Amino acid sequence: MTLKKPSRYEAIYAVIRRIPKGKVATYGQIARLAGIPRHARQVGYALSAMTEDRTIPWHRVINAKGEISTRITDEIFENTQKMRLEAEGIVFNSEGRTSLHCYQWKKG
DNA sequence: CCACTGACGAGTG
DNA sequence: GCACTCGCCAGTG
Repeated sequence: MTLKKPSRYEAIYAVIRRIPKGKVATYGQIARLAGIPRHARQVGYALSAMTEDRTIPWHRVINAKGEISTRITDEIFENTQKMRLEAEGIVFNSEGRTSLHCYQWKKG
C-alpha cells in the first residue's frame, strides 16, 4: 500500500476498521477509542482525506445525533452511506437518523 | 507565522 | 429537544 497516512490518522483508521458489521460509531467515540478524545473534528477531517479508500468502512461513522454527516451538499454521497448501512441491517427513521441506542458500537 | 475553515462534541439556558 | 457558545487541531492560502 503506497498510501501515505499521517500517524495521527492511522489510529483513527484503525478504530474504524474495527467497527463490527451492523454497528455504527460516532466521531467522538472513534476519537476516544483512537486515544484522542475531544478530537472528533479531526476524525471527520481525517475521513474526508480517505473517503476514497474503500478498505475502510467509513460509512459506519456518523455524528452524535445518529445522523449521516456529509461534507457538503452531496446527496449522492449521503445516499451511498445510507445504502451501505441499510445493507448491513441498520434502519433509518423518517428523519434519516438511526437509533444509536440500538446500533451504536459498544466495545466489549 | 497568521487567519480561516471544517464528516463534531459537550455544556448551558 | 433546540439555539448558542467554547474547545480542539490539521489543512490550506
